[in-house]
Amino acid sequence: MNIKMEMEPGVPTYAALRDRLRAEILSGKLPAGARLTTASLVERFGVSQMPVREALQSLEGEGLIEIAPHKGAAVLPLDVSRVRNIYDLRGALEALLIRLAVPNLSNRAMAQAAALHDRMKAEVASGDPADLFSLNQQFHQLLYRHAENTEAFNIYNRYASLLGTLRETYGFSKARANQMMDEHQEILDALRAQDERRLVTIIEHHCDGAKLDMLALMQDDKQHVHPSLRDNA
Amino acid sequence: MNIKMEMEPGVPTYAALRDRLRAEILSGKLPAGARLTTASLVERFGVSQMPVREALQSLEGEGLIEIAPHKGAAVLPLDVSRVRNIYDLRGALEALLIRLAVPNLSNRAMAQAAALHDRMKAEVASGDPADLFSLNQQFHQLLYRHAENTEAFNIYNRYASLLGTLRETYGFSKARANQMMDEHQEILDALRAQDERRLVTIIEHHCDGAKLDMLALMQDDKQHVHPSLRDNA
DNA sequence: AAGTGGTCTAGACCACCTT
DNA sequence: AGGTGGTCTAGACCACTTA
Repeated sequence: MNIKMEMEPGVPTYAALRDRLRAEILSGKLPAGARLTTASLVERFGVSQMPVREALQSLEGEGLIEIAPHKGAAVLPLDVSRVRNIYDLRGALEALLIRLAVPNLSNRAMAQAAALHDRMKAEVASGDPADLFSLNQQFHQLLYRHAENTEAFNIYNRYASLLGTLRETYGFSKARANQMMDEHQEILDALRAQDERRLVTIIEHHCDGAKLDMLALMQDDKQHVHPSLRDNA
Repeated sequence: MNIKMEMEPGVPTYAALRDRLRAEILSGKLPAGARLTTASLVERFGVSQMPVREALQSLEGEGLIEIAPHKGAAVLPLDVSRVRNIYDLRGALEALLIRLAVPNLSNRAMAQAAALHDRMKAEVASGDPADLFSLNQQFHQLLYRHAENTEAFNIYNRYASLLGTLRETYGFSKARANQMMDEHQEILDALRAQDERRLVTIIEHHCDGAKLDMLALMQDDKQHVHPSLRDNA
């Protein structure tokens, strides 16, 4: 099997490989603990060692696999304790970013945020929140971009997209979606009032809510089987 | 010139190259904006393209250079605004880590932290704080390790070591060293009392103090010349 | 001492930016 | 179209782990 048969031109082999492996990990096809040896990947995808190595290093940077020197790569578990860690990390970053953003937010940015909020409310009310996940990401990114702290913003984005993929798998609980809307409204109000202290309190509460909802969804998954592999999936 | 002539066995070429380039960037020999073309590095160090590419990617991951697709790599400025960003980021991480660490700290860990604190006080009192920088790093790492949040801890370490290198260049101001000792004492007291709220307040103040001291040292450097290149260096 | 994993070279080729 | 930068291959060699 040669991965290049199905490659669009312009996409480097290592990127195609990375995306492919990432999808397999997040879908559960490659479960936690699965070993990824260079040799097997070289054979499986019909490429040489270098692009395989680069793809693996990239996935290690994303936190999806772990490369132990002279032992090879293995898929990391995305279990409850790691998910909690990542939510805590993201929460700390969000508290910083929103605080730094306050003085930089323009009226135009505020209007855009309010517009996104309205679209989300409409979706939740309609009972079909198909884009809720994407809109929510846009909402937070829009605000945090104004913090003008590239370092923190980049790290936030890396982990937000990891958690985003989890969300796409598990979805939002109905209660959480409603609560989210209320909290977004509070965030917008506090931003207008430029009330930093309240803002940090709200954001921390917002992040904790997201964390607890996700952890509950994961715990409820009593069969300990990845959602994509369940019968009703 | 071949870098391998001066390489200890067991150290891969890309690692030697990475370390060498990092040192040149941080020492100011490669100033902000300097372009690092693969071709010139291949020629200069007598190696092939692959290790050069890996070294550059690694430095990009550390935030020292920027690789623009099809335009090549360039040294990023480590200027006042970026340093401020990184201090803010590190501060947010420290607040999180200390909060998470509180319930996990053992008596043994507390004793070790207190011992490090005593050694630092002795150094500052003696007027020759040669190891202050390293002891300070050990002090904070010891505490934050107990947060048991690998993700946050790793990112903290990455940026702490970058700022550490800056500190090695600029040193501590005398006033800052004394203030640091007082703040460490407060941290130890609050840890013993398991007073989370106070702890976060102190840590934030501690990080802000470090940031302001460093920014002042950088601003004072009126000639806008890297310290290592000054006459009196 | 195998066996596995990690890295390097040399040359070729492809993709994108600049004229 | 030319130049630069980016990537791939194939094969070789080195280093570490395991038995």
